[in-house]
Amino acid sequence: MTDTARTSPVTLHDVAREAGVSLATASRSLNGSTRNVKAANRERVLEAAERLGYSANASAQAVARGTTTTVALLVGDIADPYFSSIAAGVVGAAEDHHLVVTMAETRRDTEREVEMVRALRGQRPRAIILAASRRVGDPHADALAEELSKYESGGGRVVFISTVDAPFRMLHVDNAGGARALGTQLAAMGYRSVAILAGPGGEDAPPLRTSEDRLSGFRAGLAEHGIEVPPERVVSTAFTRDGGYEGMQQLLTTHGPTLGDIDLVFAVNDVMAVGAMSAARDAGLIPGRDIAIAGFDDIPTLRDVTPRLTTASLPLERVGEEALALALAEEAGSPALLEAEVAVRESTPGR
Amino acid sequence: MTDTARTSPVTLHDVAREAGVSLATASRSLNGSTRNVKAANRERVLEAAERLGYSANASAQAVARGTTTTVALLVGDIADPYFSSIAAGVVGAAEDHHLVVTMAETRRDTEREVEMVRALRGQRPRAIILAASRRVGDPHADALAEELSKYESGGGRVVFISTVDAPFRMLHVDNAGGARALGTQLAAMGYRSVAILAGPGGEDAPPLRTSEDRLSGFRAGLAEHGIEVPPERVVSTAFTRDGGYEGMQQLLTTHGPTLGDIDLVFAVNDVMAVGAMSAARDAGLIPGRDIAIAGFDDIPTLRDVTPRLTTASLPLERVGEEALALALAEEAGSPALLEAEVAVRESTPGR
DNA sequence: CCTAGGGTGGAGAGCGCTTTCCGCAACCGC
DNA sequence: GCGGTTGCGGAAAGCGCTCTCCACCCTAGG
Repeated sequence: MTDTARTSPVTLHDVAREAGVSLATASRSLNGSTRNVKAANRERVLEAAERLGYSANASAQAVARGTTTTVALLVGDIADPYFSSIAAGVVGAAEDHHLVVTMAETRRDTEREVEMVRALRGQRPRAIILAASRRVGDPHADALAEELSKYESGGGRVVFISTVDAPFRMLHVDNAGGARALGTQLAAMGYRSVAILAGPGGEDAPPLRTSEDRLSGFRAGLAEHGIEVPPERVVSTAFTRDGGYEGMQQLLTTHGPTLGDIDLVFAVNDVMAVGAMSAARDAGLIPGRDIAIAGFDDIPTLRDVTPRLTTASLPLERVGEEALALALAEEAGSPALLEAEVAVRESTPGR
Repeated sequence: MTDTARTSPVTLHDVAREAGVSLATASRSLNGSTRNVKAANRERVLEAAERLGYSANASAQAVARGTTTTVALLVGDIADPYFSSIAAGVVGAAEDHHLVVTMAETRRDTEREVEMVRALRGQRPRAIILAASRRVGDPHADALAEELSKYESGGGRVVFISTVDAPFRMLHVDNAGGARALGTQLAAMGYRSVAILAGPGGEDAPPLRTSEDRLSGFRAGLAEHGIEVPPERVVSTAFTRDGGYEGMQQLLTTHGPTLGDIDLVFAVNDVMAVGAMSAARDAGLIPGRDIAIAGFDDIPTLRDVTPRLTTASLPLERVGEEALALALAEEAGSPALLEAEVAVRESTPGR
């Protein structure tokens, strides 16, 4: 029967004693060893382990083997559908490899990010996957790179999900290309006067690389049809739902309650676009009729917002899966590139 | 300078040698020890550590100290806003305590859940928090309980976020009470003919405890106003967005394209409600006008669905925070209870 | 009948830490 | 000047494992 009152876990030693064999034999029977153990002995060990409710101490194994079964994932905000979708992909794929995922949140703060990496490094994960966003001219970028280099020189693997030029394994997302295609498409649909809700851009909050790429890509797409977006029509705001909401409010105050001649608002990500739609609606405008709106990412929650949002679709779960695959690959290889696909929906009916 | 070509991490030994002190002194200087170290020595150790880029091996510390700094979180589906909000709460709170969270996904399968617990147990987390949903008459419930008992008898802590009668630390969510209040409220608003989208209920998929509680609570609330929901108006479907969508489709085929006399559909959670709204809309019905819809949870993404969904509001991030607090509390105490608050919005304008 | 050699079990070293225990000095009060 | 504290450094014994190495037995071949 199970010893119910003990207070420290059953050890391999206990199992070995119970089975009447040595530690070595117990270890060999329970964990994938190359060495054979006679069937009778293995039986006894397995039974003893079962009887005692033994579960191998992963920390001790890690110390003895010199390697863990852990992968670390760093995201900006767990509750954000963009990150949680990627996380789902990573966790799902990790499980196929019998790896455990430890997750940390940067709260979109690059200084915190460095600290988190420092902390995660102690866990000796097989890989650290960074899904949190890069910033242009980030004052902590060097500190981050240094921390990651230390980690890598200790045998760890670093994977960036981002468009950035760093000496680590990279999973590039075609932000610029996707945005450009989206811009071209929308221009072809007749939109002429557009405003853009971009990510942060003040001196206190350096711009996000992702945001910049999407911004310039989109502009380039529009330019193919001779359309320009003057700087005063690009509003810098937080990369979040609330940022999108406030950005749209700002447009409304600047350009009047019907947004003047603006016929399309492009938000650099979906949560912002969705926030912008709410702001428009709260101001009495009907998105998709009074104002066209487009986003980027194609987060799953989009399926149930009305009107259906036009966006550049990213296979988010797959991003997570690929990131893990990249982390596990023997060779670093050249940066993988994930394409975005334009999805035109009701929020941009055309004109 | 940093030795950039090494392939295994810097150890405490390296630091001690570099600083010219013993292992003991290095350990005492770097980690919170009660013992004092002369300032000069501590300085040298810290400098050496910095110079070498040392980061203590958490596994080794865990083995030596006999305790980890890890907390495990088990959710049904990471990409589901309900779970990801709770996860955000757990991760945020964990960080305040310098704990690392490892996350696993049951994919809503109770058999997998047992396996995951078994795997997580090996990590010797300080606590295992189970946010995945309980099922009524779950054939794997005993196996789960046994696995958890073993874990607990090894000194671990188990926290359930659920309404269930288990001998572990419990964070009860007032599903029944919230649903009842919601039912009462809606009945008072004039709804008389209601249908309910409940969770799974076939023999292959045992019903979810949460779903059952909300179902019966809601019915009880309606009953206060003399309203009954006949069994044929309760459709069993998956506890997901798609489940909600299909459930509504089912109602539409059974009751006709305008849902006959049904004036309110209650879905036992928000993602289902939101899926149901989409199904209604796809069938040409306008939610909030042609059919009233209500949900449960108040997931953050609700802010941007139209019409705004009436629901019973749960402080999801706080649920996560409280769960962690419960896990860390010295005494198990009596089950905590988190109330739901009725939030009437546009999706149920009243009649 | 003797000897190789394959198969198997166990002793024990070692993984990177923490922490006990001991020893040495410097300091106190008398 | 002496016994008795403190204060602090280091040696070494673990923590729970893995895995090398050696010893042993059994079988096969000569």
